[in-house]
Amino acid sequence: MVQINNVLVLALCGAILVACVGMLVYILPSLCFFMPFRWEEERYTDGVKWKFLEHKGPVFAPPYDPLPSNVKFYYDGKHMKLSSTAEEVATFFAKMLDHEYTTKEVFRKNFYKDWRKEMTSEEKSKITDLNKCDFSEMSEYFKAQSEARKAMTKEDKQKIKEENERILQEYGFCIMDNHKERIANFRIEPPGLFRGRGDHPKMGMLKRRIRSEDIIVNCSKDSKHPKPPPGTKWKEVRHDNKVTWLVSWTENIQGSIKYIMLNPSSRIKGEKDWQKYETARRLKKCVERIRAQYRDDWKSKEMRIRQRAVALYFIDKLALRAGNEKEEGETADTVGCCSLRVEHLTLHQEMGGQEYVVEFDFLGKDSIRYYNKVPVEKRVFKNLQLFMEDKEPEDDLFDRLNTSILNKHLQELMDGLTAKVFRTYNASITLQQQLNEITNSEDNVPAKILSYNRANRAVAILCNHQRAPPKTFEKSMQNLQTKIDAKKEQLADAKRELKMSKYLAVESKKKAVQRIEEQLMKLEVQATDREENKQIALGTSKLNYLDPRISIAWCKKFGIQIEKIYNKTQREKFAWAIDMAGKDFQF
DNA sequence: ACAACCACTTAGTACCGGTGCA
DNA sequence: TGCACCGGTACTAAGTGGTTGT
Repeated sequence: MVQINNVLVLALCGAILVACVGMLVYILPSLCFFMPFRWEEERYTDGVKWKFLEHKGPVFAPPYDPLPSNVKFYYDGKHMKLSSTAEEVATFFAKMLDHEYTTKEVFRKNFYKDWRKEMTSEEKSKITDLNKCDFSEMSEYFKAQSEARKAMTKEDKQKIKEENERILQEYGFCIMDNHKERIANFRIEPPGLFRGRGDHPKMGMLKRRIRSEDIIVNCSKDSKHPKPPPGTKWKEVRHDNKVTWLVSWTENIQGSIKYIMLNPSSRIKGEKDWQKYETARRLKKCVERIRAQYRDDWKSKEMRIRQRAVALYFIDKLALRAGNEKEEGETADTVGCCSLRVEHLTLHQEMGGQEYVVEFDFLGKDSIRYYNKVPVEKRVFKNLQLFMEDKEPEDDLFDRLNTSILNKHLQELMDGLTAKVFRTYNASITLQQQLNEITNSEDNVPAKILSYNRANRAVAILCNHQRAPPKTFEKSMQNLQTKIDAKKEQLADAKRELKMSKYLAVESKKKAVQRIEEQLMKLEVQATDREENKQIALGTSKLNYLDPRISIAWCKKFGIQIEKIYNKTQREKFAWAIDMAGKDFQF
């Protein structure tokens, strides 16, 4: 692929017109004949996303491969041959046997119920108790299979790799408006047992196999339409250029729609990403006005206005998510700002020498716990007392508010403003401020990168991006410490030698000491970084919340290679920004 | 007004394969 | 040469927010 730098004039959809910008663009030589420059293409209005779209359709999950006859299932201690359909579902369970959740009541109940639906009537009458089912031979068989896969010869592994590459080349790309673009997820999700996050009421349910007849294909009329597998038909072929997806189907657990879409490196995703940060930068210009407004609204005589103002304060100060309502019993019980309940807050008139402290404790997205003690203004505190008065723990804190009301209000304050823009804005501005504050131009490269990671970490903490500490964390910390100790010893040795050699090769020994000192420093920095990162995930904020131009400008300003901050995939995703941002870019 | 639906972004985790070390 | 480790990636669930229909 050839990379070409140039100026792209983009008029963004609708009424919003954004200024001209430089943008790095990938051009496919083979397609250059038709459309030599991406930036010569017109921008679409009225929600049109493309003019031409051609692709090969999805890759289906491989069909079920029945167990060999020596791998047996036992019911109540006795061998029982299962029908192919029932056997397949049983293997899903067998593959998860080592996981804790196969012991959970809800998981077992849901699985058993759905499994029975797949049984023949004979099987249904025989199998009446999940506890009497013995999947252990199946489980052992799959473990052996995975061992065998690991032990394959280089040649066999190479063959598989080549086959995957072939599939990727055939199905992994599409043509959208004269550009070959990478598809993000061209494989249909295979059948299996649903495992939601946290305490999910539907865990263990059977996620059914997707067939051609479930698939809606979206492509342009004048494209070569993808062919369904022989003997099958698509549910529908449509030509909707107001959407970006290539393929969709309805999933059976929540009844929601799943999509095949393009990779983040694609034009369509990149432009949207850029737009998102431009909206956040527009918020920067008016955020003080909005803050003054909501502070004023804390005093409103209308309860709904006060609630709106306090919620917005939380969203702004704590980077909480909006908090849409959710259907009870359909998903795990998690909340965001607007859906907070009385039970999620504890008010402390005084705590640890601070006045008006609010203690938050709730499960947010992905059932990640949000726990925080925050001193708030007296007015906020008094309002919260008011909102909580005469309510049960399970009552909504903001009973006069929801995300729709809040977003309508925000829309009036700034064009394109919604609750999530505050998260983007606060994340990016925090990175910018932290970098400005803590980067020391005297530092060497590893120390500067430590500063960067610390700035990134401040954002991840703000956004509550947590991770389970890696299973091998303690061990890998220990290993690193061992390395550090060894390096220290080596340094001591080198210093001793330098002292001894008054005349011979002093210069080279000085250099050796210096080199070892540098290595030691690098290791120590690495240890600090890793320790501070134990329970914090940096990836999510880096990928979704931090305007990449901030990081790129920082790299340029301090002479750090961009490769140290962004890996290959990330550089592809942020190609637009890499070209756009000079060393003086400020968010 | 609000519920249902749809499209799209954001999210953590499991897994894989390359790398570097004993 | 085998193995641990780590970064990268695939996967897919879980959010947000707009639109549509009643």
